[in-house]
Amino acid sequence: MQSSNQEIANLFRRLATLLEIDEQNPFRVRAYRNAAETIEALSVPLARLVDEGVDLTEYPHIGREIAQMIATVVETGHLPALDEVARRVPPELADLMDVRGLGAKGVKALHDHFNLTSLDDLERAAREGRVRELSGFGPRKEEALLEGIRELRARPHQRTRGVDAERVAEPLREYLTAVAGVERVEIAGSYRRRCETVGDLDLLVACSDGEAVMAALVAYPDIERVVSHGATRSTVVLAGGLQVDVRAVEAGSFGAALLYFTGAKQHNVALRQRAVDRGLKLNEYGLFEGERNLAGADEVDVYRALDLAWIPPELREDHGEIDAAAEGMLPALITVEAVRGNLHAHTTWSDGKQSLEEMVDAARARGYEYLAITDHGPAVRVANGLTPDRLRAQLDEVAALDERLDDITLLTGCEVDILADGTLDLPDDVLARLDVVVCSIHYHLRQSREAQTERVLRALDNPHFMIWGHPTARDINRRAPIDIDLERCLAAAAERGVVVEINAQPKRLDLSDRNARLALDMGCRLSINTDAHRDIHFDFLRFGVDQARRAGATAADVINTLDVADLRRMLRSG
DNA sequence: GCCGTTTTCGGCCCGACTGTTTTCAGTCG
Repeated sequence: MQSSNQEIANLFRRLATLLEIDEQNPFRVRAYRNAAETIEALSVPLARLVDEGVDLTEYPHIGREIAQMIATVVETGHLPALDEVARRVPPELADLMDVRGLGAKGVKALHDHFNLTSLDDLERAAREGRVRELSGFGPRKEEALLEGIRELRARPHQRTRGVDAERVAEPLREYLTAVAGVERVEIAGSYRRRCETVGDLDLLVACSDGEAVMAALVAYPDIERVVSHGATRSTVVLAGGLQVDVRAVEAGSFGAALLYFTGAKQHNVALRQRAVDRGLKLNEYGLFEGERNLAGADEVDVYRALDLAWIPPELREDHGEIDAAAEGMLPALITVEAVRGNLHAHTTWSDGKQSLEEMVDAARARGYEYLAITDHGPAVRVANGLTPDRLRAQLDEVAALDERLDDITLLTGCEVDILADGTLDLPDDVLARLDVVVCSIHYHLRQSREAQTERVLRALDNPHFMIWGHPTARDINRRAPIDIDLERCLAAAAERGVVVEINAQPKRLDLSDRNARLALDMGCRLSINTDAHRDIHFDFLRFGVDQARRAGATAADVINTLDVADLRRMLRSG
């Protein structure tokens, strides 16, 4: 069994943590963490890169040594350095670092004095009041650790989906905006970078009186507990468990602070290094030459002072965007406004919650130039999938409705099921009549990688296969993606002119940002679709656009930006 | 351990808050 990139990254993270507890060179520790970040962000399996003899040191934060270590992991499944440090440091100690307020120093001290290795051991020692005896610890710390353990047990670290984060973030933003003296509030962090999930929320407030803002924050009704409360920075946990960090700055520093709190961390580190290279210093208050503040009120000015174009938050991951900004080569990212229509939507003909007419009205209200009606094929029985006869009946209704409307073009279609053996659940003569054929996997999600790959490759051979719907069938936080050789399938899709979907349902976001990047690299075109099952689902479009932007997609990469004539031509020619 | 428009050594982002201290280390982001 070959290790996935994620598994390899986790090995390096664990190695870093154990070395940190073992008080090894902190820069070496950081080097392993940096390498883990790089590995996680790769869209191509390391196993394949190693097999093909690709020079891994071309990637950032991977040098000769780590490249060799990666090769060893790929070949043996083991990281010898990890086995080696595990002889000195019990590997279970790494888990203790997940307790809020406990870092490497604390873990080492606790282990050295009490010989404890588990969460249970720690809890017992704290309850018995023994932890406070330790130098550097005290009663408050002891209580905080017990609270941290409770928190960890209650909520095993799961990230919050962007759409769910929005529901709590926007009301809080409004609340803080209403505080006297507040000029501006932005939600920064991974939320602003439009990541599919967020670990916490970072709110930035421009104001003259930070203490007033912090006082208002801790009085917010929806708070479960206050973790820290300072004059310019506080951390709270909202009911429901989402952590919120709020930072107050003066307007003159807002841009620099927004830059800093938007991240990603690696992007910040790279920017700060760029500042240092120019004899400057970048922090959340501004870009400084000695005492002189060169830029700070506006993000654009900070980037410009570093000889960079402003970088959209979605690209700030230290994946080459800084070099691109320096060379004026940043992509013109696709926008919601550029999307003219939707090619995947359901009605009450199958499992949609609203009628054909209602869905069409909703699309018109949103200014779509075209809408494809793609109810399920017969295999999806629970969704009342369409038999060939029912589909033919629907085609007549869609055509009749289209005839009556002159502000939108209705396209006929179907979301066809890719069956376990790679055949489709409607016959070719029916598919041949449709404007849009979306092909998706809904069942048999646990086939082996080989079987899953063959299944999709076979389906792709069907000449009517136009759009590959939610390709990995994942449900964020609930169902893992199917196991499939995505690269091989995307290559086949590109070859056959099959378009790959970014399904904009917030629980799916499938393809993901990284996989969409891979699809573009393989030469595929994308289609961003809402997969709407009711009218308000059309508003999910922006979540799909977010992921396309994170993938670096331009309008030209996305077929929904075509006008209807070009779209028809493109879909017919394949 | 990585990195390099000051390139094979000598750096490595920077600041706020907390608790334990008595001037600061640890943790976090």
